[in-house]
Amino acid sequence: MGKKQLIMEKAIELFAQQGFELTSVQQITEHCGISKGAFYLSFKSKDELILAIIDQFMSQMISDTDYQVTNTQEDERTLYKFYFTIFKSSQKHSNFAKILMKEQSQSFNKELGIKFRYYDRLLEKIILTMMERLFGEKIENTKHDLVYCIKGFISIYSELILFNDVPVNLDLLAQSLVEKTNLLASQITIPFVTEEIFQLKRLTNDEVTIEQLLAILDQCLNEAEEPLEKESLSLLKQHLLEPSLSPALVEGLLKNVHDYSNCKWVAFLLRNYFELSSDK
Amino acid sequence: MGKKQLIMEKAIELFAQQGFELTSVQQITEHCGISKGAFYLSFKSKDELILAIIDQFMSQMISDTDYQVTNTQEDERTLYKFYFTIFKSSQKHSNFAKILMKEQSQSFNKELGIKFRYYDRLLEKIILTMMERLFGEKIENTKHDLVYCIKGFISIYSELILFNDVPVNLDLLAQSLVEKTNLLASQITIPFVTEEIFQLKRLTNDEVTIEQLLAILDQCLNEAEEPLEKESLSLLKQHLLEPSLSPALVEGLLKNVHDYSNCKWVAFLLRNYFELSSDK
DNA sequence: TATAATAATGACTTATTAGTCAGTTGTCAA
DNA sequence: TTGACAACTGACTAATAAGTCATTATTATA
Repeated sequence: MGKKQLIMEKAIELFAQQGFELTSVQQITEHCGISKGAFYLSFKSKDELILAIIDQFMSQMISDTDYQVTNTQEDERTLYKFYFTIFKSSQKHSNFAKILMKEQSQSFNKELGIKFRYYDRLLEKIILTMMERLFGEKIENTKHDLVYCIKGFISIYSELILFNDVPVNLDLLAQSLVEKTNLLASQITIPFVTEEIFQLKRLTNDEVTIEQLLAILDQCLNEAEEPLEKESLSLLKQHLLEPSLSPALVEGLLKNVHDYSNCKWVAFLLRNYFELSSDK
Repeated sequence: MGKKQLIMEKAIELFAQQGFELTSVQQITEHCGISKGAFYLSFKSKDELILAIIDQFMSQMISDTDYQVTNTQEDERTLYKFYFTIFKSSQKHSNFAKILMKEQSQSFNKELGIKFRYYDRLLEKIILTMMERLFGEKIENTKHDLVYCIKGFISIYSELILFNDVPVNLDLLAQSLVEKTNLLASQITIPFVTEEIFQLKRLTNDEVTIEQLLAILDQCLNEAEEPLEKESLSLLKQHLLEPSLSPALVEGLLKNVHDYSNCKWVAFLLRNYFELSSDK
């Protein structure tokens, strides 16, 4: 195990400077003082190393944050603890945090992308739960926007403290963000991220299951008014359960459905789904 | 020129999907239907292509935004126009915007990093000026934090609309962010980004070596066409190697150079460099 | 039509990469 | 001391990359 840990630590240093792509296994082994062969005794591939690093640190960060948030009794300290823990954690593992900032959005590696999205979602869940606990019903309509704002604060201030060698007073930073968050939570009235967008985002990013799709389809069918809309949806549902229509027919039905504003996103999901399954 | 534009457009499509590193010149030329040799008739290297793309779009985005902000008379519309223009712009050039999100923070390529930071600073300047105009003295202590929050909003909501195929109501998004911004501007009291941190960040980030500056200068000299441009650049180069001109003369030369769009950022870098060395 | 100039080609070179594997070294029990 | 086993090595392969250049095609001009 010692060797595995050594490789991970040294690799993180290089990744933080150069990124995944531009760091070669050769470089990593030289930096460790071991041979190339030895590397492949510990990890099956470079990708496996990357995934292992992401897993180790993200689960640590997430569970630290979750622990602090769920175990702070006094509500007025919760937000502070949240921000403080996040920034403390990224300061402590600054090399890893730098990697995270650099590679996060670029999910060229399929599995890596899924992993990043998974942890991103965990964090989102923590934030959402925390906000619901702290502000309850008052933020029902704006809660998803609040989650986004908080994520925006974290990302932009992390960049500031990670990539600029400025002396940082974490206590002040946390206080400052708590004030901003409280202000927004108690006073914003115009939501942008609706429940619908939130769900849609969630679905499009993942491999949507057929059950989810059916549920959504049924909901649309219930709301449908025009006969054309109803019939198209119904045919699509049948095709979903038991593929029987030609691509051109499906395409036409999707176009029909797309004309009704409340069904635009179902059309999108279905198109995605059909393309995906026909590719395989 | 037609060929150059074709290559840039096709390359953007590939870069947006795969990123710079994972897109080969071969792929680009195949996607254009031209040969590898033809590519190198238009661009000296893959890096030059990347820099050209960044320049084209960033200067467009920045000047669009600046125009909207400085030409909106009614103060209460300014913020709205600002947000709307930014998001409209990134929606219009969504492939480029995706590249930007992916590659922004990772400045592995030295010159690319400098370029990104240059445009980032221009945007920061626009935001700061706008906020000072709108809120004046009231935000003296918090203005840099406000700039950061706005940048955070832009970055996180851009990600949402670029990487998730959700139907977007830009009008609503802009309104929603205007409300948030106004709230923060009028009510936050705890600043974190002090003038000091702001200045410090500015200085530590721009370690441009004299060699890099010379290389960039030489490149501009090669591309320069107008005699005034050529002569000004040449004089600045001499002054860089062996300071001999008075500040006023240098300032004048920089102004000359600034008039030529392809040299704007060299002027910026030189101004920074001279100020830096005279400060110390 | 003939000639010069320009544009475009793609096989080639050189460099680098991830990953392999036949062989070497070290360790420890019998 | 010996033999068996695991840990380790690094030259090697195969793939892919950026960039070059002798050759060919196209266009403009006289």
